[in-house]
Amino acid sequence: MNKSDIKNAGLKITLPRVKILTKLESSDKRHWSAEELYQELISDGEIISLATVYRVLTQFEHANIVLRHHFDNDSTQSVFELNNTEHHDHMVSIKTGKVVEFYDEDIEKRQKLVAKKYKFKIQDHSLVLYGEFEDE
Amino acid sequence: MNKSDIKNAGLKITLPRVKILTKLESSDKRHWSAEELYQELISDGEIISLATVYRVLTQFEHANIVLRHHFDNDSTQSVFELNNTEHHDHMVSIKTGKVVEFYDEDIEKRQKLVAKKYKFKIQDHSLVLYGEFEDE
DNA sequence: CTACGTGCAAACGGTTTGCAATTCC
DNA sequence: GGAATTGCAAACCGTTTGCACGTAG
Repeated sequence: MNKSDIKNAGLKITLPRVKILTKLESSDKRHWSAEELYQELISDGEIISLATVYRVLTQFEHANIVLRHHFDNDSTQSVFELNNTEHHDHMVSIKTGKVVEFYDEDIEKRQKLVAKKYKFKIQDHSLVLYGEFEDE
Repeated sequence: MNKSDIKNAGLKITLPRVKILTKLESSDKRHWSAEELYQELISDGEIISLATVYRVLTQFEHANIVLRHHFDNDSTQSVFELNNTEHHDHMVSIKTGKVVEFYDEDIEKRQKLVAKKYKFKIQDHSLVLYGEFEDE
């Protein structure tokens, strides 16, 4: 529920923050670069600066409201997604940039096993498959 | 064997290229940023420019002599590794930056299964575990 | 000899930041 | 009113590039 997330993060409820969070929550698109989000808001007629989009997304990241990914495939941009679903990994089309989320219990389990074997405490992980979908 | 790799890539055998490849082949360290490699060569007394290190590493990447990774954890730098071993994934310490390679047959298999399920043709994948080793 | 490679310094692109003006509570 | 936030433009940092000079074959 929108505004309380912002407040819970210890942040003031400002127009830019509400606009960004609302856009993330209301859009079908789940994966955004800062630039894309900025452009979308601008074309919605909102008045906001790219610097603020970056600042807010970084704050949201620290508050665990969004996740930041690096699909370093085509570009070096960060990609942000609302952190409102179960953990998942990603398949990224190198052709169209399309992103699909997936989850595989076995992969998760095996990762934990590997970590154990190496006496490694996993704090996070990133798994991205790059390729193409048959229908594109 | 060193020089023929360079030649096979359609590249002239120049001093900078030989120095870089030799360093990669002779060092225990397997994962290098361009800057680290540059500094190491400089402190070896070599004369080379950072731009050349970048150019050569990019050429080597295209020739499949090295692999480029993005352990986007601590920084946004590319990390390069000599492509002279079997495929593997990485565990990266968020504390020390230490990188350990691992391979898990099951994870590879499950990735292929997931891809099949989504009618996705995997061309590449990146799996990185971030955390800490017990002994650091 | 000449095509290819290099060093330098300047440009690049995504992101961050200092500062003065504005907004939230 | 005062602390937090914003917009702007400039800085930043890793990487790339144009160009004049150097070097491999």
